[in-house]
Amino acid sequence: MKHDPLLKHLRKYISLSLGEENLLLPYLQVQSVKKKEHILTEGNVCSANYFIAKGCFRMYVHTDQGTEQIVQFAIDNWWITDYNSLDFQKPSLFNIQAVEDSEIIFIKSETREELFAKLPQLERYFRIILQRAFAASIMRIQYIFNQSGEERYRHFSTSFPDFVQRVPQYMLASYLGFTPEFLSKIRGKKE
Amino acid sequence: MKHDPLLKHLRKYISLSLGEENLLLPYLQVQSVKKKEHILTEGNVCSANYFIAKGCFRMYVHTDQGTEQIVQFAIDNWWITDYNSLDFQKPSLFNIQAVEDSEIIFIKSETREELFAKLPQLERYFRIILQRAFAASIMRIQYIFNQSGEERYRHFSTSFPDFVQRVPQYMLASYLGFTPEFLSKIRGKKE
DNA sequence: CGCGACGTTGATTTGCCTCAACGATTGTGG
DNA sequence: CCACAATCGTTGAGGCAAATCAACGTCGCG
Repeated sequence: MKHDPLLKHLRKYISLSLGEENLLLPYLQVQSVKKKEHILTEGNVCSANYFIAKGCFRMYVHTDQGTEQIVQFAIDNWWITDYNSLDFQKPSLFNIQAVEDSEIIFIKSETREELFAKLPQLERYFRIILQRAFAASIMRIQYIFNQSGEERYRHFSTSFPDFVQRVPQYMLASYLGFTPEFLSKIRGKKE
Repeated sequence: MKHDPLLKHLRKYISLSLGEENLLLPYLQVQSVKKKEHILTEGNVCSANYFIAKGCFRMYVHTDQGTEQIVQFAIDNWWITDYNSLDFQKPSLFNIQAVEDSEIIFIKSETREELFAKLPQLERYFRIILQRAFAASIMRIQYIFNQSGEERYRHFSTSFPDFVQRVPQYMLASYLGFTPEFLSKIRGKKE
């Protein structure tokens, strides 16, 4: 079934009866997204919570200098959403684009509140997910400030060796906060 | 009443009956914290969700270079917690210290689950709070990468003019990711 | 096959750090 | 309540990590 990756993920954090799962299903939409397609572009309101069943996305901004700055990646079994835009229904600064051909499952913002009302356990699920996401972003800030570019790269690529294979180097450089040239020089060095 | 600041904050996001509020009260602990006192020190498990009724705290790490790096500030009506430590009950990397004499209200981790079970609306409250916190930290990462130190300082101090008065400059410099000397030079410049 | 996207390499520049020395302010014990 | 120490902020000289710019190699795809 198309929704299985999400249901499986939900079950790690909360338990839903069969009836409850059936109640959930009509609120879920499924979609295939081709590499380079956008599911959110800046200036538009983020209209859903996106769960990645399979694939990879990046969230980025256009900087004043005319470059693209990646602020987040998300892969299989992660959520990606601009909560600033979703919560307040205001235009997003960000773009969300598929890095690979992907499958997503999403909850539209119009039906989100209704769904939470019917299945309060989802509040709990998202609370837990968000605790982790928030903690991770605090850790990331800490690494940004305390490590050099090279240290950050080495730490990240030993922590996620499979992931670094999956995205082009210039995206990795952007996510880690330096230039593609600099990444190339690090890799050119010993080892 | 000692708990009022928290109740008032809760009411902005969820509505609780009088009965529900009374159910909540026994789970809340209140404490005064003197300037420079710690409510969490690295190596220990973060044992509560802390709400700041009044005052100011900083969360920081000791870096490899022997300096202190501030990763978060929190003032009146904000929560501060190391969720990595709280969730997994493992030792924290971080320290949380009062920057001013403060009043806090907290929920101990031992009773947190029990409280959520009794008042599921709190799951919703924290979900919303965490969405905002997560969105804010993504915005912060974006600023770190796209703006120079000077731009970051000017942006931050025009956004929070009252706050920059409240903390010593070396803490502000640490939070913004540069040295106190550099901040001093920025301020020494025109205007 | 040819073009555009991606990666590499080197020369030069720059934003910010480091170190050091010196005022100003705060707070504490005699 | 004053004196002195510690803490905090300022200023300048010199250095370094990473950016910028430019030129060139390579691969995948239409």
